Amino acid sequence: MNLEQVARRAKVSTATVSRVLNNASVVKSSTRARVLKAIEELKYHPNLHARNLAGGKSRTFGMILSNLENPFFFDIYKTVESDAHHAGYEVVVANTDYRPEQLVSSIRLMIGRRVAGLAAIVSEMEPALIEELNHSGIPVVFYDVGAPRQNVTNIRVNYRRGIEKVLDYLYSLGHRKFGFVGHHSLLGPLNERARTVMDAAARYRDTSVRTAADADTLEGGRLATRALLASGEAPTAIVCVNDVMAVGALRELRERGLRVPRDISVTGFDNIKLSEFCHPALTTVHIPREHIGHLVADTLLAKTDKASTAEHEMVIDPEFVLRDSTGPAPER
Amino acid sequence: MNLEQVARRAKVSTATVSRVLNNASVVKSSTRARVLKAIEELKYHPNLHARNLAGGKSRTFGMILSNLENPFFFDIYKTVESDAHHAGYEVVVANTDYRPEQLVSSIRLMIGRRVAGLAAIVSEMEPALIEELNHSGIPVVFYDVGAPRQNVTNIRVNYRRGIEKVLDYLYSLGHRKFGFVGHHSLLGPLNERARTVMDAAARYRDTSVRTAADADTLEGGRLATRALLASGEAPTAIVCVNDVMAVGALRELRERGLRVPRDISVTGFDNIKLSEFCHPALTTVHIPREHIGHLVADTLLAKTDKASTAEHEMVIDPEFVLRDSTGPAPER
DNA sequence: TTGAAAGCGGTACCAG
DNA sequence: CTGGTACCGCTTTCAA
Repeated sequence: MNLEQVARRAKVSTATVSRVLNNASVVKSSTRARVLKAIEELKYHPNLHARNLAGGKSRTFGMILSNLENPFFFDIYKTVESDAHHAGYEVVVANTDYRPEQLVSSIRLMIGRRVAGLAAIVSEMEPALIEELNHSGIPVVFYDVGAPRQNVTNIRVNYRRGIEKVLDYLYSLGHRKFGFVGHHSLLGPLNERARTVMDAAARYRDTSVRTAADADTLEGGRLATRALLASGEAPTAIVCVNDVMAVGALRELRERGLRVPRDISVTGFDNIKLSEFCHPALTTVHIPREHIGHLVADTLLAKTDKASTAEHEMVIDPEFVLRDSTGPAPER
Repeated sequence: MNLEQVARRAKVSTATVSRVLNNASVVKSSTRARVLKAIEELKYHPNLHARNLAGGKSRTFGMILSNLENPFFFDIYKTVESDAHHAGYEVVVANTDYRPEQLVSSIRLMIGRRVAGLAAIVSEMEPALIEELNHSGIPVVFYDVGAPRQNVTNIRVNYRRGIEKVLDYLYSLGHRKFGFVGHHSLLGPLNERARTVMDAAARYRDTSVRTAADADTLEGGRLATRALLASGEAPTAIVCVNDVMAVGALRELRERGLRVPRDISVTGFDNIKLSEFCHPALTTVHIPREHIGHLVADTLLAKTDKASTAEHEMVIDPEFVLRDSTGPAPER
């Protein structure tokens, strides 16, 4: 089913059919009606690949995320997609599961699709890709990955500040022995996030931090917490890399008969909806995901519409959110 | 950056470049090397639209879901995508948010993309689409929507049986006054799911059911529960359409000082991971999402590879899962 | 083993 | 207001 068949049935040229399809130029309403009728009868659907090829322009943005299952990423995605739709763009997503190879193939796929813009909300990174990417001429927005690069807009959250707020609060409550529950994003035993926590704790003389990592899921949070408790002296506070893992931690603690926050404190990060619905509600750090989503969408849309605005970096300072999962360090 | 430029640089024809790109026929290794080098140097990425157009075949499946944010849908998606990848296919997803218009435009989009197969895991439905769809010749798999249709494979869960198991158990515990928390999938005040619950309860003479509905989110579950408790006599058991909303219900009850299950029982549906991690862990009904995902993927792959197997219907009988959110009805 | 050329299904410019 | 037609970038015979 193609333009030509529709044209034949409506007794017009393919050019005219194309015109009514795109409301372009002025088509006499009687012929337009004929064409519309033919389209309807033939249940014709224009081939988008042909359209993209001929038109040269794409109305589709690509979006790559580390873990769509985690509401943190999903919320950003949702906002971007909504904004994009309002502007007449589609969004096609790809999930990397924190796997660098998957990132590579996803980016290649997006380039192959000649997307109008690409948002990479990922923790992992392959240096070689950067060059490949800005060589492709596709407007790109990165979130959270390392240093800002040339020709690429970078949005990031000051993770360090967020963690410091958490540790300062816990310290003021008397906590000295911390546990950190992270996930396997950067391969090393000590990824950047864990490093940040240790640095933040090191601002005080009398603290110690032990870390454990697992998958970025509820179950992963539970397992990491179990590992943390299995080895050596138990911490009085467990700082989690995000809310999802913190909820996993809560479960493990509950099963061991430990009361939160009486026996042990727990903190999350991101302030996803679930952090208010779990029990006890999580003390966490708010990352403005909708705001980030709008920023991403705006940037992509702007880069697409006009001459690329200066590609700068935007840093967001996260806010501390006090709820019920934290309390004074228990007496020793 | 296109085939021709690569061809020119490698001093071969575009046909040859195409051959090495697809490992097709035999290309002398020396020329293949030249081509590969040119591709590398130019950072060439084949235009997938052109490829699809010329080749006629697509290696992409479309997948449409009602609410990717709900792990129920996400888990199915994840399984399908994984299976598809292993078979060399891509998956492009679309979220409808239970909106019929969104379903329509998503399906049109998929047809426009000429996907190799389409999976619709949705609760909403537009009758007119069916015709449009199987007229398009695209292999389709539906999950959960109404009656089986011609030319379309249908996978479904016996929701009625699941609900009956829940109600039978609650009844045996002495519950007679039920509340049902559903979501706005079918517009009517009484959607099919609510109807099913009322039917199941009606098998007993002395029961009553009141219903409330809101969005399919944690917050929605909370609000629906609030509505349920605000009007009239409180039920002794709240049956939720799914686990996500049940977790929302738990929160509302907790805030009102109601103990679950001592003061009131709550049940979920789907058995998503979160149902084990919330407190109290939810009594629910297990829907084998991975199994469904494999079924969907297998069907699509089969329909694509060989002559379409007879399009039948598969019905899954869900299993009751007893946990801690249900108990005897309180004395009156 | 490699090249030339005819499409694939649209878009858009140029005439009429 | 409408038709003719040259591409868009790649695949795929058909010949050489």
